[in-house]
Amino acid sequence: MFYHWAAVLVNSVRYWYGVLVSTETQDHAPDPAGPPALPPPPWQRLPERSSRRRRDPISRDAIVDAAVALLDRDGLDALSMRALAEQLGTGAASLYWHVGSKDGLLDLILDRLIGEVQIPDADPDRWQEQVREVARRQRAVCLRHPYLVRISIGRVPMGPNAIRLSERTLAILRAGGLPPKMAVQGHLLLISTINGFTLDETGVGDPPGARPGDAPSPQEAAEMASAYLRSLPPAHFPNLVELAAEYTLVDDDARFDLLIGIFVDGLARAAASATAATAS
Amino acid sequence: MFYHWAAVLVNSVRYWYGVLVSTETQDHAPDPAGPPALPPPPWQRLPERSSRRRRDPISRDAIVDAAVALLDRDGLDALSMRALAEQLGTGAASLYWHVGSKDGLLDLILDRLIGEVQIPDADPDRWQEQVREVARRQRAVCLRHPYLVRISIGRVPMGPNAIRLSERTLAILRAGGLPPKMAVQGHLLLISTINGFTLDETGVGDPPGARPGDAPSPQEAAEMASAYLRSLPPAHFPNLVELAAEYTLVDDDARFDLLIGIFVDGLARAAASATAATAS
DNA sequence: GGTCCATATCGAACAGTGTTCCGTATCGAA
DNA sequence: TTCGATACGGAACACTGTTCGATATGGACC
Repeated sequence: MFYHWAAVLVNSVRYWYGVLVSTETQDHAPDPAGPPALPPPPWQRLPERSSRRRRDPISRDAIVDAAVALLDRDGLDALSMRALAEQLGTGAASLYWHVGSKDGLLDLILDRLIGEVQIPDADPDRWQEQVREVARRQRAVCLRHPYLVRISIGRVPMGPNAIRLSERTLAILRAGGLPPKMAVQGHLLLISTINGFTLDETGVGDPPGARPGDAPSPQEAAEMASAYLRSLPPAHFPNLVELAAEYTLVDDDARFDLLIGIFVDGLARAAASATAATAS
Repeated sequence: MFYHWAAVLVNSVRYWYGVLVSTETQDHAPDPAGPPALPPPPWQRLPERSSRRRRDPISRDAIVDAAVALLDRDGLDALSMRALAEQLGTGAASLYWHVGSKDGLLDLILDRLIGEVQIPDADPDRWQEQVREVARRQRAVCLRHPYLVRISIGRVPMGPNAIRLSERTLAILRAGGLPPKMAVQGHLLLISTINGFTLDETGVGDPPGARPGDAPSPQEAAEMASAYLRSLPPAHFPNLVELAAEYTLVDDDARFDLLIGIFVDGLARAAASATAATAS
């Protein structure tokens, strides 16, 4: 989800030194009709486990399945190697043989979830609306798995699903006529913008001891904050006091639409002035 | 740093139930010439520790000082209660008397660092440039303390410094003529946009075992990623293959300027059309 | 069939974490 | 001097990710 490229640095190191055992060289026969098997990135070839296998061991896929189920049910803090192992009816140490480390597991989970984002085929006539649609879908997945954005922090997703998603998004931006650099940067910045917003939306986990019911509703909480702002000394905080009422409204869908509208509009104009500059 | 208001919920709960002992009722005499002492938010008055004190105990400020120093030096993972206590020449358990919990400590640290962001006085004639300036300064602080954005996740900063910063930023937006709702939302969305970007920049901590020198430079890392993208099957990934070169360039300052330019431009236009709609 | 070895499993232990308990100092006020 | 709130900190608890080493398991080769 996060595409800061200088960051590839650390991740590549992580792979090179074998902390992680990630997408191994197509353990399963690639679906002949489906999308092509991606070549493994050059920094991911450490384990190189031969395809010889036995019985039906707990597959890596099964581990990721169970992990996602556990995360969806109990949240990020509940995902410990021991809890996950118990879920699979095995021991914690066994998991390490398959995923190398918890970090490696999180990488796999991230790519799995990225795979849930569906991108429409590019249509040059409505590229701006399509970009907004991409943003909405990406946010929807982030909300369906509230821990997702937090997992993605510090990870550079180069898994098969991430690559496919990038390709399709890029196609839409290029169909819109964005020059190459603008398309790439637009994509990267769109992602970080979405993440900034959804991180805010989903960043708040329930505190450890919270029973359901003793927490104020989002409505009440916003009301409290608003009331506090209104109580500030107006001489020193005129704007906060005056605008306190605006802090009670919490329609996140509308806020997101506003943000993405601003972004896409600004991007289109930046692109237009960029092409105009090179054309002259 | 993160202002999702529904999130006040959890934080307020945290305070109400006393997990945290935060900014206590102006323990130190407020600087008479300086900014006024803020009234404590209603959900922060739990401990209500009387001002009677003895000797010169390790003050809460001193703890935050040491914590920030430790974080700046060794990074987020190095901040453990035991390590911090040792830094202060005391025991870990003692810290809990002052800050309630590690979470409470992080709240205090967050507000401390927010205090480093300086906001210029509002000038109606150049509000767009001023918003960009605010963004740049906020990012600068985030880069100076690379752990900052990660700390801010899930926290709703309502400390004195955060309030002051909001007031001044809001002043700039209102000076620009933004209608009330637009000013508030513009501020909130600006923050999440900045955070999304800087989280990307700073989200990658060095992996535990990394000695300096065995990690490829950002340049090399980007090169690796670009080379990988170029090696993909062009039939299925035409855009990634064609644009692979664009992924090598990593001038984060320029990327940030582009993002903020897009945002401010889009915001100005959204505001203009909003006022036009209400005026008609 | 017997041997071999990579594949796979997992109990036990290690070092580390945040946090709580409880006993004990220390001092200001009565 | 007494008393009690303030402040401190050693020890323990439950938990974490991870490693080690012993032990199965089963396919390939002789």
